[in-house]
Amino acid sequence: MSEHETHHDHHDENKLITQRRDKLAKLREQGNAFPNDVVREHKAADLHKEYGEHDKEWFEEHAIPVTVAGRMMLQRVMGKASFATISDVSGRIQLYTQKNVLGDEVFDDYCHWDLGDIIWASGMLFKTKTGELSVKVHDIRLLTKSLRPLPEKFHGLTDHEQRYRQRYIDLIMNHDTRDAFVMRSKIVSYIRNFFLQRDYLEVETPMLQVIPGGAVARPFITHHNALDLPMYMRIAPELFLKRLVVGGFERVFEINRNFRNEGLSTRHNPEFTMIEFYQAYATYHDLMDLTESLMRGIATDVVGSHEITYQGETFDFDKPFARMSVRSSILHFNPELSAEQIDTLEGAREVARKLGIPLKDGYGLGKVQIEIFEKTVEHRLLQPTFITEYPAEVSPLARRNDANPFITDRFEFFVGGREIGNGFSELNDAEDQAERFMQQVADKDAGDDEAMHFDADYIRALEYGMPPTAGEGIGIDRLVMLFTDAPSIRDVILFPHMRPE
RNA sequence: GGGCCGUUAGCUCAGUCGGUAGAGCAUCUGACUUUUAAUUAGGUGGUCGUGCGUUCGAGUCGCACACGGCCCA
Repeated sequence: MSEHETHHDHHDENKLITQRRDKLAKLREQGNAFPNDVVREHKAADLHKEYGEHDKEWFEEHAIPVTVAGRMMLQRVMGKASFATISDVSGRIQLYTQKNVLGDEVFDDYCHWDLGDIIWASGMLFKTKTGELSVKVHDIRLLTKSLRPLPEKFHGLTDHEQRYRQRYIDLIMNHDTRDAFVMRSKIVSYIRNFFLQRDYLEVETPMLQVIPGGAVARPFITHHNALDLPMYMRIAPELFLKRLVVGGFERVFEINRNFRNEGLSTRHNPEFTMIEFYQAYATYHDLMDLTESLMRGIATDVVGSHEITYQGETFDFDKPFARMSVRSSILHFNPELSAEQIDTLEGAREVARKLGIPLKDGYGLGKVQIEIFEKTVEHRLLQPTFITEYPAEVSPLARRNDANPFITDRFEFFVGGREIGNGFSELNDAEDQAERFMQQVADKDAGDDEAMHFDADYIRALEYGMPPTAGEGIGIDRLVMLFTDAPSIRDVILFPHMRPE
């Protein structure tokens, strides 16, 4: 075999594919094997919706001509007649073909078409004697030959790996998969409209950044050839969105991808979708209220119920969401602990040690408290809950609390034991922000490769003055998981990252 | 990163104590003009994830690796 042919070397092919290739070769001989000169006028679901209620006799009195097209999923040939089921974007519809109507040649060709072929048919609507709306076909054409056999018609495709790697097969075979991604699209649309209606401006900020900022995470590193410059895939849009608030866009939001160079799991994909939104002249309290109505709206208006079930647990979005501080939540879920134990560095370190949490030398009280919180509280926050008053030590971009400088005016939002959102009153004191960046740089120099860079232009922007502002980020993938009852993030991302085959 | 489980026909799955590789669907050849995973008769189809080892003999036992799933960190 020549080099030219190696790229379509059919090494993974079997007899079934060879047979289909032979059929395609015959089609090529007969003319255009990939015709596109058809008009598809009707979708399956529309026909069921409009005509599904009429009885058999009604169709005998009313001639309803239709043209349909789709992928042939089932075919039952009974000598001189046949039923086939085709699937289009909306659903399925049954075709009834007869040899004496189509003619011997067309009918015999049709009988040798394969499951998976894309076909077109025109004919009259009718109901079978079992009452199924069907098309009595007078003209039928093969539009696209399918060369690869579909999974078995009854069990479908169940292998997770193949479903993720070859999502197109998953979508062909599994209607639930299709539904989940339709739901995802509706949720995103709802969120977009929610903010547009509240006078937010939708914007797009750089995904390629010279200084990756706005989150504590390891970035992907890339390179710009013409500038001969190292660049980073963004880990968050935050610092750019706040520059826009400085610029006078008082309400902005962005729904798009972030990239974090971390492992893959049922809850982590290296690229994931977030919405971040910023509102001037608001505080984190306003955003908690906003988040609460957004979540309630998605549940009732998109999913259709204020109660949703996730992996067997029921969450109620109708009741007011619980709100409690990091500190009080630790004490609430660990009644054996005293305030003294978690309010001093020595006491908290001892608690962490007993819990088996590995601590680094540089950890201050705030960081240790968060470790204790994550270990003992987070997974128990099942009903929608806001946790507030995060330590400043773990909140390098949040505004310090006026009364207690140890904490910030920040919250995280939890459902089902998982963090869904993170918001705070923004730090708009340029000098405080510069100092916190310096601390992050010191952490980075000490070996913390997740610590932030110093973003001098962001400081410069704050020096022009940012109005008091509150901002929040919500992980869209995790949110969709919740509302589609998906156990893995891979079930809500069309093409999740996998190790190469 | 650790533990457990999985990988057999295009798909869904069996495979006993280590002794010739199985079923259903799909596909091919027939029968069949209202089926519903159509029915029905017959046939084709395998690098048992990869490699090494033990053995007269490995889908099966051992080791390593790859990919995946679940749980844990």
